Amino acid sequence: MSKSRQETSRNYHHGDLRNALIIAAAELIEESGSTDFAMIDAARRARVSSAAPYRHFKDKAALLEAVLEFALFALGLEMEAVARRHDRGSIEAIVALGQAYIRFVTGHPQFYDLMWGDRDQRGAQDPETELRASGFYLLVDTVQAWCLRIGRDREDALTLSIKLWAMAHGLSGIAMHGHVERFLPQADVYSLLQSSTYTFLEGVRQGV
Amino acid sequence: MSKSRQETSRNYHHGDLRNALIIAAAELIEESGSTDFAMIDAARRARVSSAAPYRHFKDKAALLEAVLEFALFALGLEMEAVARRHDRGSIEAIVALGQAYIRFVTGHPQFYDLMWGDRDQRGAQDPETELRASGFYLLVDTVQAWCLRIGRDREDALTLSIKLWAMAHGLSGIAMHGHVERFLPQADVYSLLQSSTYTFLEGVRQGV
DNA sequence: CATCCAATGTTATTCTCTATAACATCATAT
DNA sequence: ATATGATGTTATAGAGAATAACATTGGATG
Repeated sequence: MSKSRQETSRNYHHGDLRNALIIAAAELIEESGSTDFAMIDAARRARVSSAAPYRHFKDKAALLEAVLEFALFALGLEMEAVARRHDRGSIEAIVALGQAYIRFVTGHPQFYDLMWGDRDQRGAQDPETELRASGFYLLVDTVQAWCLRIGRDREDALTLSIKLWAMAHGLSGIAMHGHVERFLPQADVYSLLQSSTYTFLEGVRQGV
Repeated sequence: MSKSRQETSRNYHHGDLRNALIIAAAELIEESGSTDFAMIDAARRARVSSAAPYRHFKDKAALLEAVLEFALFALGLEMEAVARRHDRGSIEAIVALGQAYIRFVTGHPQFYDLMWGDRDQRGAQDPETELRASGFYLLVDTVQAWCLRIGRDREDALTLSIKLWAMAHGLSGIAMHGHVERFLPQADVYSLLQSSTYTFLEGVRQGV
């Protein structure tokens, strides 16, 4: 009778509510395009009552944080896949990583807001872990390899990575606000990143 | 008796409630560090009832939009002041404009969220007006002058400006999240922008 | 000058949503 | 077998957004 026991069980205790709520919240965010869904709707999707989520998350902010963690992990996976497809120390690899970042955040603007919006209320989340999950260190690694190739000190890699990240991040925000279409209708954000990166790294190569 | 008439008047009709609410909201945002103040608190600051604001703003989002407009105007003023203090086509001017942008948004993180957060619900606000107010065209103008100096087509100025803006914007976001202190404690975001700009423009000069 | 009305204010109320309290069920450790 | 903590439920309090119905006022109009 293990079957009936399980079914009975599942009727009351969900079994994996925490994850179900994260998925539900992520879907709601994706669909509505904003994070102000109602907790009760996430609960309904997971087929539990309105109070159940509070057994797993202190409040709505805690749930959003978990969704963010989920999203960063997804970003990290994409970045890894891209890194694997490219020659480690090549400029192409650096460009491709930046383009993957842009593709992810412009494709999921709601997650972009989660990543970059909160700041204060953003709680325990270890920033180190966060960055590792998101794939930032893949960029650092790639840039280090590039530095070696052009005979440049590896020490610079971290600074360069931050600057390259800033380019991709900045262009993403500008593109999401429609400013690229508006001003440069013939261009697109991916080619802008590519040309920026080439230009910038040429400057680095020149030693400036 | 004009005095008593005015006083009576002011007891009921505020006189300049719209602006008072914008100021009140801006203060509340500045103090609490977020935009989820209660409408009634803004109303209280302006010494009116909870329903009064709705005579001037359709809803809270409309009030926030007005605050944004206010903030962009302030940003524009700072940018102008900076532009005036610098040699029009110089790299220094370009760097200084970017630094002014960074100083403004990192100094008022709440306004940064207003500027970059909403997107969808952001209503009527003409993006053209928005950009003009914020001082973006000052950057374009400065970059055009720089292009002329190095004998480069003025057509490129807009593209270059977007890229430079992306740098400043991207670094701002990264800095606000504490990643600069974290990774490059010896550096600061202003010098990062400066070196990025020099490096990038050297790349441009090289024709890449 | 008297009066009317559009703009702008008030109080009262509804609705939605977050969060907690009090109670119910189940899994599993002994 | 059963006690207990984890996890679920229903009911409800409380905050805040927004609207409805009513009040006041300044200024346009005859």
